[in-house]
Amino acid sequence: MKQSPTLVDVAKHAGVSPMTVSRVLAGSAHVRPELQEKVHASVAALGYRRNENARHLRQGKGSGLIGVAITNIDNPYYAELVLGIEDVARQSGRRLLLGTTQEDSERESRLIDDFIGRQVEGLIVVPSGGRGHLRRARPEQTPLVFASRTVAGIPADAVLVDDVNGAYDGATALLTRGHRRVAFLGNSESVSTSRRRLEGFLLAHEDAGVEPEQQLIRLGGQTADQAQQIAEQLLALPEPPDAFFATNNRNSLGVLNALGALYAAGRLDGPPGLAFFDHFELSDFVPWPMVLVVHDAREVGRLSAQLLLDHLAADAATWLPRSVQVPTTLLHLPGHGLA
Amino acid sequence: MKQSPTLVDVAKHAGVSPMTVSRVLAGSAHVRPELQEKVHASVAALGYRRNENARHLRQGKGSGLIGVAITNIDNPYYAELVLGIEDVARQSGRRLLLGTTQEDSERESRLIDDFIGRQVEGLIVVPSGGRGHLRRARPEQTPLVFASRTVAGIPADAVLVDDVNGAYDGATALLTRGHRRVAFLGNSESVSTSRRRLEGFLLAHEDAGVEPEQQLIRLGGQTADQAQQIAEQLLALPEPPDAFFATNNRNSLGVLNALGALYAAGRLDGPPGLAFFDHFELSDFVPWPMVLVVHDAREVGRLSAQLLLDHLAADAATWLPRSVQVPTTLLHLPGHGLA
DNA sequence: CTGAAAGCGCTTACAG
DNA sequence: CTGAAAGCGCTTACAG
Repeated sequence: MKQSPTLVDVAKHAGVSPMTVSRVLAGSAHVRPELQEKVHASVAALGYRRNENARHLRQGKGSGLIGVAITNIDNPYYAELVLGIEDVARQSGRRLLLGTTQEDSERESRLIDDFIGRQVEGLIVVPSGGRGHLRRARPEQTPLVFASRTVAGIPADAVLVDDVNGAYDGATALLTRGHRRVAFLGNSESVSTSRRRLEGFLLAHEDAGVEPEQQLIRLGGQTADQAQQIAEQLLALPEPPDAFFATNNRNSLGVLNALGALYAAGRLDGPPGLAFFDHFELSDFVPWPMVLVVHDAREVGRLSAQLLLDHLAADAATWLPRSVQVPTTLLHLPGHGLA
Repeated sequence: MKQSPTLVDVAKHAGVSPMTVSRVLAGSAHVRPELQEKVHASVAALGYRRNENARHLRQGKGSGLIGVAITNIDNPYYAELVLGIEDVARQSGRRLLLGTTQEDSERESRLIDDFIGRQVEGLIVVPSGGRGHLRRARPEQTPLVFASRTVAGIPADAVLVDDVNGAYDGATALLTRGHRRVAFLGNSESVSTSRRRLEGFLLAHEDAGVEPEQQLIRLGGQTADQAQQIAEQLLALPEPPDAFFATNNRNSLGVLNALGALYAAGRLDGPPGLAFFDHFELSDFVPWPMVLVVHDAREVGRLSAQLLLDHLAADAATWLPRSVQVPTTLLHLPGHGLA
């Protein structure tokens, strides 16, 4: 690659000192209009762009970068989340360094180290479950916000979803309709949302006086394909579940695909009970009634970024970790009724 | 925020010169093991992380950053694309600066300028249609790769989809089945994919000896909601279309939602013909047969990143813009047959 | 094997 | 209003 022109190149081209170029670029009014014009002309002629890294190095202020580590951008939920983060970041003139962890703590650790090395002003992380690397993080140096999930014992801000109540409401809706053998499909137990949603699920059973079946509780499904396999196994049990509760997008999709296959083969008797966390596209095309426990993922992103910016603006000495909880809403979809 | 420790802090703490710290951090073998240990201990004690920006500034090599500007991460297609880019970037030790343009050229322009200012080694852009700012880009300084869409007259690498043939095949499938009034829903005409897919669509009509209807050709739908409105307008025509061709994910979703509403209301007679670019989740739950023109979005991302890395490694003097075209495949979905 | 000096591209602080 | 000097945090190039 050809070397990019520097501020000194512009100064030479314009016949002024580097300081004058710097001043013009900074928009200072204290430069003769005549020189300003010269500088602008040279900038355009050389295609000069100020090196922001060098600039921030000298200024010692923020880099204007936020590091975002999410588990999987492939899940539309997280895409929404990122959009919310970007929205707030952009309005404050900041950009996003983005990386995915694929639920791999090792990768998450490297990503965070790398982000910090690149001088991000703060980190927004959807933690994948590991703890060690997060304990090494220094929130007094680089503020950290957990989005959607949290990790116990790490001093960081967090934007969470009201998982327990959401799951309670979703599961209760199924139990109220008479379902007694509700399968639970969740993430790995090291993920806080999975634990919290299971908690709400179990509380709902307790309050309904229904004994949950251990063998129907399956944690660890990461992708839609894995969830589909788990759902197929459950459906093949001697006593299959009469309802499904899924803690996210990917698990719901897996359940629906498993059910869809049975349905198409004419081997599904009666509509199953369905309660899922998170909305998804084409939900109106699902033939069976569904209860969706929804919340605004973009808002979770916005709040995460807002918390981070607040932390950055705050006095380090008085800062204490804050946690925000986003409420969920129950959405009753009738199903298109042809089942 | 508390100041982060610097290399000099580590040196003082360890009682060595900054150079020794630098050498240890660089993994040099020419440092006494004893001093190496001291340095590592100080690094751990202070929570020191090397400032990559300062490092790159001195080294004058690449920043290890790739700027990615996509139109809308909300569209799962682009999420896949980003995943492909990240995959290749990560393997070469690079990270992603990500921003969305929302099809706004002004925003795209600011994003690209900002990325260049932040010393990205290269840019991968899904262009939103504007040209001016791209003409100011200097590929000899910062290599540029267009992904999925291209812009005429800008010297850049490009990874495109075989839009013309894909659209030709999709439209031909509809015409072969006897559809004669095929609606076309595409992006704005300034978007290359939209133009190219329309071209294939029209060629298919020409070869089939069918006159396309101008009033059924609707360009400009950006979001699923907009597309749904357009589809509803088309369906309300005195002579509504008997088939729909959509050039992307968002337009397909809009068409399906419009049809779904009619269907649920019992006001849809006979299954409409459907041919769509791009796959989408829950496609098996659509009751009507569909032809999907699919390709591997992640591969488009991977190829874009690969082209960029090749360009970076190449001799600037001999570089010429390269363009790769990814083939499409026709997927015939039967529909679940209950319509 | 170790370190003092200089410089990457900028801006701050000081002179004039 | 303009500029020469110094420094941000690091590494290169030169000494020893």
